[in-house]
Amino acid sequence: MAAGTASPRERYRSQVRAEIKARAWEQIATAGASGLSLNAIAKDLGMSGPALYRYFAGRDDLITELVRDAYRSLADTFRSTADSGTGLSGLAQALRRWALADPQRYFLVYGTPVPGYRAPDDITAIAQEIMAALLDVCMVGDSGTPDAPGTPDSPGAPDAFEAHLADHRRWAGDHPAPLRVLRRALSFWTRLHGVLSLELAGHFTGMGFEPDLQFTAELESLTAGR
Amino acid sequence: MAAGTASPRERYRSQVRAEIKARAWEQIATAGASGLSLNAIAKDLGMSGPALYRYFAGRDDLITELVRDAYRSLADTFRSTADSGTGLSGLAQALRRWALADPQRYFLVYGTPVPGYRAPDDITAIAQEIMAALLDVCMVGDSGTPDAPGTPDSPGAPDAFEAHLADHRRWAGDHPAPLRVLRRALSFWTRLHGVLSLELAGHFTGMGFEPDLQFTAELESLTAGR
DNA sequence: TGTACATCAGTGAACGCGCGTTCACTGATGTAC
DNA sequence: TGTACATCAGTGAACGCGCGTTCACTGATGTAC
Repeated sequence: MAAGTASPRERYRSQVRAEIKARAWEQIATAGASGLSLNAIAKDLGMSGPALYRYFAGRDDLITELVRDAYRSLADTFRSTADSGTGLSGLAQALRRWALADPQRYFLVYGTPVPGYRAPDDITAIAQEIMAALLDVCMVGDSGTPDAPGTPDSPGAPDAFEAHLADHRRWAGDHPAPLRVLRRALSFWTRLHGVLSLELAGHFTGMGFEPDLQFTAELESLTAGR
Repeated sequence: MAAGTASPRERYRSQVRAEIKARAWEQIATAGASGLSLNAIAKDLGMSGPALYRYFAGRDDLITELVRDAYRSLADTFRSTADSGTGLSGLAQALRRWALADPQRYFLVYGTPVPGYRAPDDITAIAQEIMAALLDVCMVGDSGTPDAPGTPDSPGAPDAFEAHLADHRRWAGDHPAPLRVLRRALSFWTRLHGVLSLELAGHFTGMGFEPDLQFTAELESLTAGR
């Protein structure tokens, strides 16, 4: 089907699908992903439970779609922020805003996994888009020389992990980033996820300090060599 | 009741309680915390569902107890490791072992929160024990001078976050750690949680590299000023 | 040591609930001639 | 433009299930005299 030529039925259909998802997100926000109920969504929309099966194959299908949308949203945010030229700091702030806008959406992507669940391949592909955008940004902020055999990786001595990455960079696809950039991208991911997820989970409430200052401090640790 | 003088009934009682919890942990390991079912536990133990109400007030009560036990276990691990003199590295490895021993237990403490749930005060107190042990270890590894007004905080320039912490260190109780130590303790927590939780959630599977090397690299970033 | 009583673990039946999902069916909306 | 047909959104009833939880009761284990 060509874009812009959607029939009224198709338009209606995708509109209802969107409404179902919207209600699903509301439910997740208030009760977590495990509290999502098809019947409750239908009731919210003023329709009967079985009606939802016109739009989704079942509960699992709906959840997978929500997860996919969450990844897609983050990937788009990363891509456009990366292209905006605001650098690592811009990307970090975009990540933080995205997470704070809907904490449970963040946790749907990076939170406690359901044992035994494996994401479909197309979601894995979106995760790689996210990584690619991150690598791009880490790349432009890098002022060193490319890797060469036997060349020391300055500034900053190469550690054991960077050496290990030299033989394990398949995950970066064909991205030409030097080792220290791969290293920085991974630290960006793990360090910011560390602060952010603890903040969103409420582990800092009652401790008194401002989480955004801590976030910024961790962000700066990525470039200040600290 | 004095220790060591437990009546046979009391001994039996606490034994059954322990068995119930053990089955509960098994269920959580295979289906996550939201899949925990009292009836299923009872069936596992060969008893009827209502029997469990002799031991726990209800499902919520059991879960709260499991969370408490998880915190207690981590606090004990931290305390004894801190006292063993193995330093930050020892503490980090202990944390990693504790997490890998039962990923879902880790997530019960640091994973996706249930919206609206608030932990009882005694659990918050255990969380403070954990922080205290961490601060102790960060303290002995610190070779600088104590904070003084106007004294630069070397090595490593004080950043905005450290300055902010100067006015917000109530969470550290009466611990005499200087600002850079508070800062390092928080980074220990957030950075290691970052790598660890992503590893446990399976976000590195398929990427190829060894998660423990990355963990070690992040650990070293805490002391190497990197 | 034996008897009378209290304690308490565990059972089985039952309640009410909400869940995901199927099925046959109605009625409106679109399409083809 | 009108008619015949196909498509498809949505309904209501029903199925089977497992859940947490209550209740009255049985029977074994402990305690007191």
